[in-house]
Amino acid sequence: MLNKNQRLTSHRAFIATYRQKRIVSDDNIVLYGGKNKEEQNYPTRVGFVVSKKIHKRAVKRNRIKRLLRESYANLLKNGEIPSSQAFTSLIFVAKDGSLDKNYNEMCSSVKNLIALLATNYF
RNA sequence: GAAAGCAGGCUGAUAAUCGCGCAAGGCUUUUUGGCUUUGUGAGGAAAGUCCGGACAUCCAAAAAGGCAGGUUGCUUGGGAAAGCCAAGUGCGCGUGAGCGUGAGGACAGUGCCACAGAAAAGUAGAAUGCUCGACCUUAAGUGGGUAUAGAGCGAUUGUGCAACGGCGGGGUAAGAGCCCACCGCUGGGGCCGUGAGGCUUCAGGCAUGGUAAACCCCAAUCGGAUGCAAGUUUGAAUUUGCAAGAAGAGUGCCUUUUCUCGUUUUGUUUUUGACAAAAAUUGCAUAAAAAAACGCAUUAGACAGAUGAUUAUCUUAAAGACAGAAUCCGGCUUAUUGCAGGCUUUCCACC
RNA sequence: GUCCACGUAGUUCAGAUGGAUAGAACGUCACCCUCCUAAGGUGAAUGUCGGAGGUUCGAAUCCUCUCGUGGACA
Repeated sequence: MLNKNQRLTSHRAFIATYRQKRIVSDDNIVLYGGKNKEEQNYPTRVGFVVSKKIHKRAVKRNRIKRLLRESYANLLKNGEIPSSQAFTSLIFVAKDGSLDKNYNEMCSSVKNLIALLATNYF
């Protein structure tokens, strides 16, 4: 679904995005936004981060990551978050609260945070 | 019927809908790509990283001996090897089926054993004591007292985890392996067993407290270090600084043997050679320096890192729990759900 | 992923080769001092030594397993 052009793949890209310090969050997720796009002919790149601090076991962390990835992908496909395409990059970092959430709760979190980011920094 | 023990086994399958990684093919596109078909896609522990290997690089290369160091520690067999497995022996636990077991050596040596206690290991010591003897008393060596200067004793009391074989009898002034039986211990013989060891017999007369997961001794065994973030190739053409530079160096150290390396030019000097200078070389550090491929997969396999969700049916005894491959194997350990069946033991009830 | 270190009062640390009351400083609490607070003085409380098992007469210390925390390597 998300091909290589739409993902952040290098350590440098992550650092560059963090440095913009455009941060919004709720109980489940922290969202970092990158620079605003100057042209619209390349896609927004996204990274998903679930650290070992959230949970020790890889199974739980993988589940959160899948939920995040699928939420973003489906929302993008259905055209519910067009404002996300204004940024060159996005990073979703999971928090403790996301451990026992289901797909719908994740979706609404992602949607609200993107909207919030767009109103604050666009 | 109840409570236990043991050895194993499994930890889904099919279909539908949505969705993901990899490989091959097809269509499409200016390219990164997009669409589509087919195939394939986590575990019994994938985990911890506790052992053993494979593999890779470095220590310039190899062999023998010694020293130091590490590891292991009942026997036999299996195994590439292992802090591995199986069967046994001894010891301990359990009514039992069974379970556990780091299980060489404490007469090679050294250390330690707090407090308490007379004394903590030396053929020791005399606190509480026992007996004899002395003196006083008494008809009496009858019972008792006094003194603690004598002799004998290691039984009793007390301390402690532990007190110098245990228990009983004889013996004695009181006692003591002083003597005896049994048990233990030490040494020798016989039989059985591949062996650890078992059974038995004779002798000794007790010497040898505990601790080696204290140092250590003995036996066996081991080149060392670093771990795929190892390492190889491309990038790659090079820059600067320091050190070495004919003395020796070379797998932790030593010895022996073989072997390897130990530069070139110019000037001075009588050749070998020596000295001086320069360059090159080697080692270390540093900049360029970001990155890519291989390593890396023949039935998973990437490089921000793929397996999930819902519903139904089925096998039904159950479909829960613990949990997700990152170079690859063999073990060990730890986490954990639901099971039914098999074999065995003990107790209770009935026939 | 691979390889290493470290866990002791609320906090920062001692406790070297096993011996019983596990100490110190800061902090906390109470009292004194002061009109009150701070400072100062006096006293007190506080630990299954990360957890489990073993060796030993005896374990914070020795051995094994485990849990947690931190670090190095591109």
